[in-house]
Amino acid sequence: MPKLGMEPIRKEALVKATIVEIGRTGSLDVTVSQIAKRAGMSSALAHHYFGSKEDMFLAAMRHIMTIYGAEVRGALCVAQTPLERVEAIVAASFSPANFRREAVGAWLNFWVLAQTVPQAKRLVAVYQRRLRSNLLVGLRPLAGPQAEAIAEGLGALIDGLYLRQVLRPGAPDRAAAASTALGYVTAHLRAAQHA
Amino acid sequence: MPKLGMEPIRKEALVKATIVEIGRTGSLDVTVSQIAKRAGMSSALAHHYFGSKEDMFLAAMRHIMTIYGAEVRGALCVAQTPLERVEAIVAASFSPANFRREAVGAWLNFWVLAQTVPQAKRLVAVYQRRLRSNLLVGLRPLAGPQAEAIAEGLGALIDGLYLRQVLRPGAPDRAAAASTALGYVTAHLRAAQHA
DNA sequence: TTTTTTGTTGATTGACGAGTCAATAAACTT
DNA sequence: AAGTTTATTGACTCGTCAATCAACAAAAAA
Repeated sequence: MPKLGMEPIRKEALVKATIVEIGRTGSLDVTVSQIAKRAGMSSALAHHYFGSKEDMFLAAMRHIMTIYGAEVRGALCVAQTPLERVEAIVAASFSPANFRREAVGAWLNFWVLAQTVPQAKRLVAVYQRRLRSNLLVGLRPLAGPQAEAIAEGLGALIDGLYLRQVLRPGAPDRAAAASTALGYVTAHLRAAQHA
Repeated sequence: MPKLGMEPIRKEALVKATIVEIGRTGSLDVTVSQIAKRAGMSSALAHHYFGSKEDMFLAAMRHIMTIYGAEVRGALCVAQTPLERVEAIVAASFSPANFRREAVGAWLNFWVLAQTVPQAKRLVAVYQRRLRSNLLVGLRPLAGPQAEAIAEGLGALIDGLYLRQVLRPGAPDRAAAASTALGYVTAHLRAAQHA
């Protein structure tokens, strides 16, 4: 029953299934068959659309980063003040879509993947640069020359909160994570003011 | 040429080789043969001393955590003031032994392992609890009721700095990492003072 | 209508790797 | 000296899995 124009549908299903399976098993040791099955097709078809398992992983990474990037842009465009910009980025980082179990679990594994696969490494680098530069736009008016250091630290803190979320049982506590990240910023800003 | 009393020597060699191989390849997809070869023995012997590959991983994790714990204790026992206690913990976290490439790369992979292997999860939990409680001893006199939140954030920040180090090329910048972590603390303390 | 393109899968291949086993040897015990 | 324990490995088993292939079906193009 070959309906035409299946390619994008199949690919999207595979990408989502990849994220789910990686998040579910908590590792990159997922078989193409598992992914394909969850996406409702044979493993052969998965190989037909994506050349290799690695390609599926990379597509899944791009997908997660695309969602993240879109949310950040969306939140940024309603921000009026520099501080609101920073808050917007933090809020997006811990939004329901990004800070959900599967996504966070997958994210950790993509980090591992980046150690071996140059493509994956580049993707993570892109994420880091964008985050950093987005933060700097908001932070420079507030913290001047200290902005760089604060952005660097905040980036690491956000990643660390993701990392820790992976092992925390139960639903992600988005509010707590966001408040920790925001606390970092306000503490630095207030400390700088009274220096 | 069987000399007796080989067991502890072989086991230690295997544990170290495991860490090196995981750090080198950047993943848990290391074969027992690779590990055994690096440790200078046959894979059969590795299986003889450790029942399974998983056991080797767990032993390697314990080894890393043992070193970390020892350094923290060592640094703590010369700390006089609460702030010095916190500084000691941060310094130990980014000491040459702990913040070296292999160890950091291995650490990330152990985190992944913890998602699937309950034993590994327990070990990470132990690390987190100890870190948290060590920090609290120093932070409570300085920050009172805010100590908990600061400890939680600092823990996440340290983990995040590890995470980022994994993908950074070149030698680890221990000073920069330590100063970021310490900056987090001092900013919070100063902000609290002027609140 | 024939041909080509697109969708789809069961079966197969080929490689790799964890764990086992049998065998060998040196050291300790009695 | 005979027996036991410890050290050690090459060869083997057995399972798994990524990737390929041959074949079939339906839509579109010719």
